[in-house]
Amino acid sequence: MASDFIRDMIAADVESKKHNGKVCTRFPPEPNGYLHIGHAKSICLNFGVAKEFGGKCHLRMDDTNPATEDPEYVDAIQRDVKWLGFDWGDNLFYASGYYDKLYEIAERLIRNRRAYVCDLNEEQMSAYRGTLSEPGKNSPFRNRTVDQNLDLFRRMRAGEFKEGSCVLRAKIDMTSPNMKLRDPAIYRIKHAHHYRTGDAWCIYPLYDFAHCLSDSMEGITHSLCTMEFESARELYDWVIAAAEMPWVSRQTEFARLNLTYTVMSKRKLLELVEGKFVNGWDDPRMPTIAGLRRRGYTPEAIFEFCNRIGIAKNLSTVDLALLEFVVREDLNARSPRILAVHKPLKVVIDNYPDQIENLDAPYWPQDVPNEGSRTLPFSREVYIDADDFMEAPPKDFYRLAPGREVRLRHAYVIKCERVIKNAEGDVVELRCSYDPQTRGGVTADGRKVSGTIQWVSAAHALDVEVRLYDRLFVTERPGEERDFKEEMNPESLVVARMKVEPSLKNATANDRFQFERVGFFIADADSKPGAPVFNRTVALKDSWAKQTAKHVQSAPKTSKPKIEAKAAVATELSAEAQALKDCHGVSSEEARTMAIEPHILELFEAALASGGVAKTAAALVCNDVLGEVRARKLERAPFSGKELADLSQLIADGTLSSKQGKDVLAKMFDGEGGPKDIVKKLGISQVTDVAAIEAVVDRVLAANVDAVARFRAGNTNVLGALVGLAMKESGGKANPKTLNEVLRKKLA
RNA sequence: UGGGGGAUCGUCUAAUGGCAGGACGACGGAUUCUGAUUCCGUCUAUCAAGGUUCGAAUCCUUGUCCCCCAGCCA
Repeated sequence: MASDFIRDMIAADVESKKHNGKVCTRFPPEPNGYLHIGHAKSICLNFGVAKEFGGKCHLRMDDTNPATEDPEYVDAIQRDVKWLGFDWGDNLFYASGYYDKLYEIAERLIRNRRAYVCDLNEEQMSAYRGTLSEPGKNSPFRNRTVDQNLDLFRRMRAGEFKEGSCVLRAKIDMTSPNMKLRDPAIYRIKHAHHYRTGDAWCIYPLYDFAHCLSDSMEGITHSLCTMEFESARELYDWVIAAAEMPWVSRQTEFARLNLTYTVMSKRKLLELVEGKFVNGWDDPRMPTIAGLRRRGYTPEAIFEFCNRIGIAKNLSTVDLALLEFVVREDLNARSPRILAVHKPLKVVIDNYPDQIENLDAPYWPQDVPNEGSRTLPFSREVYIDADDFMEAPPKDFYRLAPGREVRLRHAYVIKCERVIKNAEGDVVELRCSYDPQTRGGVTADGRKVSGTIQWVSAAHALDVEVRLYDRLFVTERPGEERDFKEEMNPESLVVARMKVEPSLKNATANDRFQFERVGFFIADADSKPGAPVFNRTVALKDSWAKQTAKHVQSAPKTSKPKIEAKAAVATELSAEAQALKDCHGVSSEEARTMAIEPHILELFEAALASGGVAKTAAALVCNDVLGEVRARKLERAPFSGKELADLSQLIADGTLSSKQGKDVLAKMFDGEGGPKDIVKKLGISQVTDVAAIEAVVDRVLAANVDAVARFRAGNTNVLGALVGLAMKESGGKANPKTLNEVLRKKLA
């Protein structure tokens, strides 16, 4: 099972019986567009963790904006999530289904003086909000009475006011450094028809109000969303608290997916659709689920892709090559092979009798454990691909050339005897001979024929439409330098015709094939009986094409410039830090730390007052105590200066190694008493006796012969690992310095 | 600029003070009736500078760079 920081967190919550160990997630799309591969990441995460932890995942339409939403999208979303293989059971919800409850909560907020109706217009509100660096000002309407607000809000609902004339705002803090908390609007007037609630409402809740409350009402335990909602989390928590919701959901953010050569924002995708740059949301060039489906991607491939990219918080742009890799991997095992010729070149086999042979050809290569075959009609005239012939080939070309042999897949070995050209000098036909002793492609004399190419019988070939899809954009990060629409790939769709073997005649929509040596294809819904149309899902890897392309041009890969290290600025100490340095004799770093963290300084001074060893105590307090305090999200260390002083003495007098000192410190944070008690209780002591340490080292060396070999081979880092092992072997008691010396001596 | 988040091979992602690992990619080789698949090998990384430590990607300090927030969108 995949592991990531979210799953780790949920596992810890389950372990600690938070929410009684239950897990309930949700996937909350707004039905204002189609789902894309970025949503697939979220879907796989939300439904995935629910399944892994025995919980549920709800599907919720986050429909709070009647202006942009449409039932077509609701249907498409459900279709896509289902197709991806996920099941929400009875748990299909709509934010619009909570409008009554949300309204009640809004009134509750008003009654609790946590919300007010504000008549500022948009421009004024923006001005009052302040900027990133300046605090906002309170709205003149902020102090309306509860009765006034209730009256106004009810009249908003009753439709007495024009759109934009007023909003309901949360009353939080106009000076908050978090812009989201500067009295955000939570209800606005929209005299719009809603696709589900019709004209029942003319006020609609905003995301920050509706989303967290929906989560809470549904009993969502973990509300997983993307990083851009990070600063909204404080508001999320505020609303749940202010509304006095009995169920507290927790929001956690992860990085959204970006893909190279792709745009992912709904706005841009909508622009592509509405501007007719593509043929709708399910255009196979679109990164939408519907587009990928039509392109021939499988849900399994998409799921695998989502597993491989992982979940983290880094801003990330995944290489499109990975998506292509997973779909090839999946399709390789499930696509029967057929023969198709893209650029037909006529081949006449002069010594072949005027007859038709039906050859049996397996659908699958040796390494795919599937069975089945079809018959391939073979005749005197066949087509091969023009790229499989070269009149003057380089020596590493092992297809057809004058006087050379090549194998026709599943058929015969042929030899090129003559090249026929037209008046312009173009090759228009090849005259070949065949070796009758090679039926089925097997040479009777065992001679090697290195090239094998695909072909179709001229008289039997089916002429079909193929749609050759390629990446939609020519730049890795469309839109970074100029408008993304200027970076579209003019060859993202090439409609062409191919000669394919006759067995494809009855292919129907969604049948998948590998056209050998060409690519993976899927029959499109536009297929007609007897006239299938194929979409190319992805081309096969082609190392020959790559090799030949290299001769032509070697495009230097532009890598992003490494961040230049600027010369370290010799930062001066603040007056306070300088004073500390002078009076306590601590180092500059320590002085700086103490000047910033008063509780650290306080602890240090208290330790000194109790007879602590200055140097040791300072290092302890600045490097380790501070780290622990932060890691445990504490205000200050949970022990006294006296206890720290004791610890510093134990370390300074050699009773404890500094490593042991840190272990004891951790125990002090765990509330296991003072250092002396801990040392006594746990029997911690330091072994400095060289003979004893040598014995330990010998044991470790004997037990880790391979590691020793790696060290001798030059991997000096192994030394650290061996020290670690030996430390463990000694029960953590060996003096690390001595141990290190002994180990070095033994290994030398 | 106030606040929040992030920085590990070209890309994505592991490593909770002890051998920087995996995948994609790139490059090379073997096998092959698909120049595919498969297999093998090679390549490349801890943002910087200090500090603590026997030992730091990880703890501390100071910097640098990137992203998000100023919708009555979500």
